[in-house]
Formats: sequence, structure tokens, C-alpha cells
Amino acid sequence: MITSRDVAQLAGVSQATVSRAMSSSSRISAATKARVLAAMETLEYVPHAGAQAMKTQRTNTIGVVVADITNPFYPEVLDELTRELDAAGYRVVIWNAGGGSHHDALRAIRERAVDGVIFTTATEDSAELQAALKKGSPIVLINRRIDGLQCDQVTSDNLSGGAVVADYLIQNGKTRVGFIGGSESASTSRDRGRGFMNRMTEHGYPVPDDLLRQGGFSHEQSFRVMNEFINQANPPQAVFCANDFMAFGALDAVRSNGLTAPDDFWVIGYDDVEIASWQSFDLTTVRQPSREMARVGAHMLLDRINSPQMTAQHVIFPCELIIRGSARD
Amino acid sequence: MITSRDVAQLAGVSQATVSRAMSSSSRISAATKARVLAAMETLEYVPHAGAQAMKTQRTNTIGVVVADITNPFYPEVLDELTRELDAAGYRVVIWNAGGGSHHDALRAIRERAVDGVIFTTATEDSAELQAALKKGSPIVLINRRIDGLQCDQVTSDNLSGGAVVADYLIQNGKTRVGFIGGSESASTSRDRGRGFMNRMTEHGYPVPDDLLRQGGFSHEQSFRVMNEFINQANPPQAVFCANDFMAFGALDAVRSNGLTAPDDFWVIGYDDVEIASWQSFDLTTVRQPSREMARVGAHMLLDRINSPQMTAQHVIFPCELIIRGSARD
DNA sequence: CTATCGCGTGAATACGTATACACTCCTGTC
DNA sequence: GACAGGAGTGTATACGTATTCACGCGATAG
Repeated sequence: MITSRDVAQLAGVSQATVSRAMSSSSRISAATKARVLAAMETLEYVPHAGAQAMKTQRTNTIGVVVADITNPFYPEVLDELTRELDAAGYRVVIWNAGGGSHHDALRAIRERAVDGVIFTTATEDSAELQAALKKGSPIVLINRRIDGLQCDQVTSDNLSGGAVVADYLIQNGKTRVGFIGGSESASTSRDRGRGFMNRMTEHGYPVPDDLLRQGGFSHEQSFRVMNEFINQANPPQAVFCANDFMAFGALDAVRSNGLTAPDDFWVIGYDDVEIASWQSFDLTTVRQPSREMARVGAHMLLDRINSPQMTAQHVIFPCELIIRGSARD
Repeated sequence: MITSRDVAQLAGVSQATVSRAMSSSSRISAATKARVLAAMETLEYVPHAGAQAMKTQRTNTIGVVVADITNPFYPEVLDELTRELDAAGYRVVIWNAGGGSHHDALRAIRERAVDGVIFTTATEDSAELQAALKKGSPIVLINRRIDGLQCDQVTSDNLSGGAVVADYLIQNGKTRVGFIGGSESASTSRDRGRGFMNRMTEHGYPVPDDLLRQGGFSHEQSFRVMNEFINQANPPQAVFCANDFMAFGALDAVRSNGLTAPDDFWVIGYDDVEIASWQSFDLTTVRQPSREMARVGAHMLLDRINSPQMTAQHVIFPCELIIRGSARD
């Protein structure tokens, strides 16, 4: 292994000077700097990340926690996050799915293995998270809301998004409608469902119990539920799903019964992932600006790392109903 | 920051003993070990990853390079990789898309920021990669083949996979067929195309120049190409795409022209990502066991990290044609 | 011509951990 | 009963870097 000492020897300077040649802020003459850089080049020197981390207490690494990388929403967010953080000189480590992700990511902060963490997954609050925040750990929540938590958060206005869907359905004469939600502990699904159902109630057409299902976030789960809806005595006219991934499952269920949206059922999703706009789905959905949310969240985290004392911010993006073929006249 | 010295003081032992309490291999009495662990608990001690890395030259971190996390093939591979590596006690850092990913990942090995790297992206060979291998850097290629390279590789039999598609089309009387490929520098696309076209030629129906397009891997690109095929003077009867992602684009093009597969065109993909089996696509495709490939690749890397001198292995998985609605009688 | 100052550099040190080495008991064997 | 040997622990050191401190030198001001 080539160390800065080897470089120093070749360049005829001290190890300290080699270190200075790399930090732009240090005072060093142009001549020796050039000589050192040349020596580094010759030896193909690369600084040891661990040693640097120990001295500086910085790793230039950010952790990202996702619930299920298989849900197309997350790759889009990750795509944006990796680009943004990469451009800022950070590496990205991901935790996926595993029940321990949450804990592992918080531990990584304490190990000083990452400089901060972005949570995109939507599970409930934890004492561990609160403790980490109290200690000043740099943490940002994207796509997930926890009220009263002294923590940077970037979300979309899920309540309004749900309400807009209700308005749209009522306007078009759809009064018997269902909701297929994800886990109730997920703020996203909860808010979307609540916004939707409250507004339906206001309109005088509350979502009936037999058309309300919550509990999972998978394509398969949603497929199954929609199948039941279709084949029950009094099927819905339209279905609102807590995210696009589930809406795809519902659409597939409609089609596998030899039926179509929008002719037989209206199907509406949430997120507007890229696939939703593809011809084969052409899904009416509520667009949340996921890439922009990712960008903003990334910069919030970097800001917080650099100035830990800032008070926590909560940014909320508006959502927009995108009307496509799966639900329109 | 709580250090092992603090723990030592509280437990009334030396710092060395604290370290020993953590390494299962060290000799230490059960009594003191318990005392130390209790002290660690009390102080909520967590070892400093950087310091550990410096001493042990191990980071328990693996790098993964993907070409485009937005292509649903990669999330599936990543899903499996993260689960597998997580279970083995490793963190995962990802490089996505950026032109520099390749370089950055190799540099991370030299920085000792990762213990090894998995490349899933299919670009051409590089001098830098060869140099890294010569130095004994732990590297595994998944889904990507570079002949004559002294490097662990896990691929599927793309040549045969392509040939099987040709056989199937000929059997069903499709003689005028096109190929939509990705970048020619990608071994995957190249092999699939070559296997396919060679076999078509053997059958006496070579793929005509006006039905051969290569150059990208995107849904949009494939959509555009298929549109041109459809609207040209002498359209193909069937199209084979280098991966499912592109096949979805082709399918969308067919549908946006008010036509259908398989009635008007047959469309066939490659990979069998989960979405391909969804009702809305119901895509005939060549299945490669991507999750199994990921699993095998992960373990090859871990093995290599632990015994760098092993000779490089090349594992090739067979592929299987999955016949679905987009291409069948 | 001297005192002062700042720039550029080297020597020394600290970051937090793992481990080689040395030392002390304590057990068991002849 | 002396001695070998091993188990358990402490001391000291090294990993590779960044940074503080001290120093020498040339330039500038008085």
C-alpha cells in the first residue's frame, strides 16, 4: 500500500507537506505542490479513506433507506439522489427492505460510517430515531411525515392529493368508489386515504366499508383486492390506490377479467412514476414531484451536515392530478 | 464521542480488553467480558468504522455499479444483492449511471473504502479495470462478459438465448423479423443479437438491414424505432428486443398505433423482469435467472475477498423462453 | 541597518482501534 | 515441592492522515 509517506520521500518533502498539497486551503508554494502532485501521480497514490475519516470525522458518504427497491417509485428517487449526491462528492450506501434497515442506518451514523441518512421509507416513528435526532444526527425524511418531530422533512401534500381525486370522481358521477391503501402506519398511504375519504364524505358519498382495504404495498396484494371488488355483489365504479405500483395491480386485475379501464372501472394511482405514462398503462394519477423532492432533500441533508444547529425545516410540495386513459370520459 | 477507552475506564479494564471483548476469537474470561459488554451498553458505545478500517484494512462494504437504476432489471438485481450482502454483514454502496461510475468504483477499492466491487453494467473493457485486476482487487462481473479477462464473471447464455428466439419465430412462420438492440459495446446486447441473427441466417431468413437497429437501452428509444418499423413500407412480422425494458417500449408503440400484439406484431424481450409477467404486458421473453445470478455473484465476491489467490471463475446460466401473450398463436 | 511579520516547511502529535509482546497468576505434572 | 505451561490481562505500538506548533528565511517598514 502506497502511503503519503512514500509520496513525501519521492518528492523530497515531509508527509505533512503531502497532506497540504491535497487540501486546497493550506498554504503551500506552487512549486512544491506541483512536485508533490507529480510524485502522487507516479506512485498512483490514493489516500486511505479510513484514515481520513478518523482524522476528519467525515466520510463523504450518505446513507439512504428505501422500503422496497422493487417499487418503481424508489428507483426514481434513488436515481435523482445518487446523481445529486455524486455531484456533491458523496458516496451513497443503501439499505433496502430488511426489517433492520432503520436500525442499521442509524447505527451507521454513530459508527461514523456515513455523514448522514435519508429515510424514504414510510414506517412509524421510533424511539431510536428520536434519540438520534436529539444527539444531532443529520437525518432527513423524504416522502414521509412525522408530526412534531424536530427533523427535516420533505413531503408532498398527500391530504390534498387525496381530496383532489375525490373531487374529480364526484364531478364525473362516480359515487360508489373504493380505496386500496398500503400499510396504515405509513404516513403517505394514511394521508392519501384520509384526504380522499374525508372529501368523499363531505360530498355525501362516504367510502363504504366493503370497499376499503389497507395493509400492503404490493402489486400482487392490490391485484387480489381488486379481483374481489370486481366479483363482489355490488362492485365499485372506481378505485383509488395509494400508489401507482398498486394501481398497476388493480389495472391488471381489471384486464385479467376481460374488462377495461375506463369503460368498466376507473383506476387512479398516486406518484406518477414514469411507467404510469407508458401507453400500456396510461394511468390517471396524482403527480408528486419525486425527483424534485429528492433533490431538495439531498441538499437539506448536506446543509444540515455543514451546520447542525439550523432549526428543522418541513417542505411540502403541492400535487397535481394527471388525467390519462385509465380514468376519464 | 464515546471511545473504547471510555468503556475501559468504566469497566475497570484496559482498552485492549475492551477490544478483545468484541472479537469472539480473543481469549477473555467470561466474567470480564460480561462486565465490558455491560459498560458498552451503558455508554451506548459503538466502534468507529474508520478506525477499525484503518487497523484491519476491512470495511465490510461492497460496491455495486449499475448502468441505469431506472431499468427494472437492476432493482431486481439490487434487491437480491442487498439482501444477500446484508445477511453476510456487509454494507452496499451503489454507483448509478454517471459516466464516471466505473472509475469511481475502482478508485474506491484503492481508497480502501470498499472491500470489493460488483459490476453489473455492460460497457466495454478498460485498461483501468485490467490494472485493478492485476493488482488483485476483488471484482466480479455480473451480467457482463469480457473474454480473456482474469476475472470472476456470472452471465447467462445470451448467445443461446438469442438463438432460441429465432427458432421459436421460425417455427411459427415468422420469417421477416427485426432486432432492436442496445449499445453494441454491451456484451449482453451484442451476444443476444448475434445469437439471434446468426440463427435466423442459418434458417435462411437473415435479419434485413432495415430491421436492425442498435444504439440505446431506453424505453423511449425503442418506442421510436418500433414506430418507424410499423410505418415503413415493409414492416416486420415480429421484433426481438435486447431486453424487456425495450420490449415494453416496442409494445407501447404497437398499442399507440391502435394495433396489438400478437395479432399485428409479435414482440419478444429478454430478462423476464417481474413486470413482464404482469397482465398489462404479458410479455414473451427469455428468462435469465437474474436473482440467482446476483446471489452467486455476491458469494463469489465474498469468497474472493477472503482468498484472493483463487483462479477466476466464469459461471454461465442457461436461459429459457417464456411464452406469453405478446407472441404466441 | 534592525525589528517585525508572514510565508512555507518540518517535526511532532492525535484520531480510535487491534494486536504483538510481556507479565502475572494458577493449574497440573513429575 | 519445583517447574512447565497456559489462561487472562495490561502496556506499548502501529495503522495513515490532518493539523498544531515551532522554526527559518526573506521581505517590508521604521
